[in-house]
Amino acid sequence: MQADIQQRLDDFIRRKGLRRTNQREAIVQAAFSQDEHFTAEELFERARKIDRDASRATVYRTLGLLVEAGLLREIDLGGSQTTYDPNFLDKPSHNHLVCIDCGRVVEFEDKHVDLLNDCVTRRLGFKALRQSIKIDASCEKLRQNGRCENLIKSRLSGKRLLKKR
Amino acid sequence: MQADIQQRLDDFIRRKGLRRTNQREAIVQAAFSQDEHFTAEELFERARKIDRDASRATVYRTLGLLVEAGLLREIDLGGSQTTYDPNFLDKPSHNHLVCIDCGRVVEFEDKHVDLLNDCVTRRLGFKALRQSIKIDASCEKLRQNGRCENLIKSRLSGKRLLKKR
DNA sequence: GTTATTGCAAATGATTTGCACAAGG
DNA sequence: CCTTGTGCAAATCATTTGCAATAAC
Repeated sequence: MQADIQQRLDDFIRRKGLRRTNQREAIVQAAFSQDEHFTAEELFERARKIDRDASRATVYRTLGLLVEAGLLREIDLGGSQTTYDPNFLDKPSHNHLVCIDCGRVVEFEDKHVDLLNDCVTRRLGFKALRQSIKIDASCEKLRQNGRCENLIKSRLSGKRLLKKR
Repeated sequence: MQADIQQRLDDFIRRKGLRRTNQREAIVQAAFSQDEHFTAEELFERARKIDRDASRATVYRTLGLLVEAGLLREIDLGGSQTTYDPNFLDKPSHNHLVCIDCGRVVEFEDKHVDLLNDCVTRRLGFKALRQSIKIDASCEKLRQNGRCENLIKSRLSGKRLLKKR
């Protein structure tokens, strides 16, 4: 976990008069140990490996805090569970593309996209505070080669693709 | 309700071997009588005014059908309930801006935005099938004039702004 | 000590579903 | 008839919350 995150979290905790607890530390560590997105349930499982005492309730409560602190962002990938994205500190205005073939989520940042959206927003009489773009797409590699390593990998690992809503 | 919608719905019903029922008709009519977005619950209320027998379960089941038929689209406006958008037939690739001051949802279409997103997607090795953009924005009018008629209206009507998640 | 935090289990709230009855074709 | 559709109430499932016990500071 980057020092940057720890720093911001400490600030937040001090500012709000909160306390450092083992459970919280474990959950935070679990959240930022990888740059992969996760659901509350997935985070719960990860956190348990660090601190067997971590409970689902505390995971949910901590998620709320981390979102409030601006360290985590809720994103909508279309499932029935909320997905959390830990990468907004590194890439403050990135967006998501979801491959409908293999379920892979690709993050992308593009200045032009941001600029154009600002433009459109201003034209409508507003000031853009946040934009989220989700693109559902199919894999060109799969179509052209008949195969795509991500699809194979995700099938093998039994990884959830698009969960039902 | 446009004839176009009725037409497409009839096709769908025939193609799938479904049946025309009063409840369904009432719900469909309620869904397309206005071009406003709605939640399942809101649709249920509207439908009840047309057919007192319509039940919540049938509303949910019909919503599923309408989405499957491509007449309605689920969109994410951030609340705890799914929002349904009946305007994708008229504006097949429109997007949404949500005013954080008054909760108003503004639809917009922009060729350039579409084009640019296609571009970005292709560069990533994918083919875009659907894109959804949500922009959270604040009202410039409110900031400059200290007032915004939408805000006033929504306050007066006690209309839900952004429901908690 | 005082107040925030936790785990548990119960509550919530949106949506889904099993089932027996009703009704389209 | 035969199958699909319906309302109801019960079930689901993610998330939230009340509470008594625990732990920061």
